[in-house]
Amino acid sequence: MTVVTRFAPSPTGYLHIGGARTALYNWLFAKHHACHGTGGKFFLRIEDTDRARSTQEAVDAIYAGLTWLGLDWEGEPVSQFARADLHRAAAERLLAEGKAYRCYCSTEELAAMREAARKEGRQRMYDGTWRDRDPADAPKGVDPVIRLKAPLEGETVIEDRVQGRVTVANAQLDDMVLLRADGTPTYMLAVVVDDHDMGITHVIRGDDHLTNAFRQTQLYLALGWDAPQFAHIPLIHGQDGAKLSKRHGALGVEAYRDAGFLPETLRNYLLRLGWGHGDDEIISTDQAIDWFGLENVGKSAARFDIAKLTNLNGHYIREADDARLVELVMERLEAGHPGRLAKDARDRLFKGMAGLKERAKTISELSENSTIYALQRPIEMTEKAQQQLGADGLALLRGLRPVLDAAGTWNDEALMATTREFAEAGGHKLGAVAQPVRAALTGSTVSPSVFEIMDVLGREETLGRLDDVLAGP
RNA sequence: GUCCCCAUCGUCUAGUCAGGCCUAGGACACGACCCUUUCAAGGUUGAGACACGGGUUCGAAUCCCGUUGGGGACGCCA
Repeated sequence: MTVVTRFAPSPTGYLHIGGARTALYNWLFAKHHACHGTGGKFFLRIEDTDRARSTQEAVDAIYAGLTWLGLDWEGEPVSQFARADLHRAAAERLLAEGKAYRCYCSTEELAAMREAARKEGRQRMYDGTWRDRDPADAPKGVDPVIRLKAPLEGETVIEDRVQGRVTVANAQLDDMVLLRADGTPTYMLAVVVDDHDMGITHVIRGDDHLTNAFRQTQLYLALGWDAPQFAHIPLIHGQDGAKLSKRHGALGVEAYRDAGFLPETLRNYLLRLGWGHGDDEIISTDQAIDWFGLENVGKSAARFDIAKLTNLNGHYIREADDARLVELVMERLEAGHPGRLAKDARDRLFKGMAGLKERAKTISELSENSTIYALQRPIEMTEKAQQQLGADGLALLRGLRPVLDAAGTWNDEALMATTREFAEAGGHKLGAVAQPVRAALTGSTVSPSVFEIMDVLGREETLGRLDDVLAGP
């Protein structure tokens, strides 16, 4: 049997981190089955039935977020709103079959019922006023909603692929609204009709939908359809242990991109947040597709840990292709230092990237560190760097300058040998010379190897920077 | 409040379904040391958890019950 999954966000904002993980799991599950013979498809459906809150910007942000994350979907995204007629038809059918009824309660009456229910410690809010009442009693001029005639007794059971068997007494569930007074379908109806029509076999979504699954199960039953397999994955919590949501600390994926995280980092991190495969931590996407399964999804919520994400990102930066990193860095540098980039910034970055990427955990940090190559002279000095350039430091640089000027081969190894020789001749350790050089060359006390830097910068630029310092303020 | 779910180091987790291989393993973060031209990376190492209480059993992190704690859901939102 072909596995069909979907990601169904409502376009009321960016694609947040929890949604991204839900999308990832659905995508992975479909890909896994596609790669293991049985077939798998992953669809995207935009749940835009709430016209007041849905925006095209949000839809675009969702596309952009998924695309950046590298999660591709089958065909055109489905607009739930565009299918409203089908949803309505399903409700009408239930009405005709006597499985649903019109309810004329006003919002005030409903509010009173809600209050009474809570006061009495009941979960069921709607009291079924119109369930068996004669439609002839209907007040004039009131547009009714259509409610499902849900079972009053017994229990509804879902065999959740993650949570196991979950049971609730039907007495807890009231008659849900299927069609609003204005004739538009509710989420509950739309989801069921759409998932059925789209042939969804596995509904993988956040644990916050677990109670919805009960109602949806009742709806599937009433409509005479088989319910899909449900898999409710635990929520992601913030540092405070509460559900991460758009209103509560969840950032959009683009915020992580802007902060300098790589998409493969997010994929790996999000995968591991709530899913495990033995002691494996670094898991490529191909490996994830091969391994992913619902059996290994944990049952408890997980906290989002930016430190671990950052560490993982460092790993993926080190692994990333230099040319790709150069482009990512150049983009930021051009935006952050307009008009101040050196002519051969790109070439230098490419040459120095191997040393640079070893030391950065985010693209932002990498860009920051890249300025030692990318920016024109004269360079800015940090206070600590300035301290390296006291009388002693400058004296060493003054001595080293002609030695470098006369150096034969201008490369990493040769320059180190030359400098070491110079240092030892003066009774210094290499580090004693290297630090002032670093300060002069980079304006910082922290950088890649100074000899690598000289190599990347070339003789002319290196000597130029030394001269800038030697010339004094 | 009612219903539902969850519970292993600070965090993410392995182990739980098929009880002994667990004096509980890995990763991040933290401490120390090594490497070293700085910083990273890397290596070695330290500290650090089965929420509690009862059962069942020769034996329980693993099974059962309860307690506590945490979370989620209770809309003519999705």
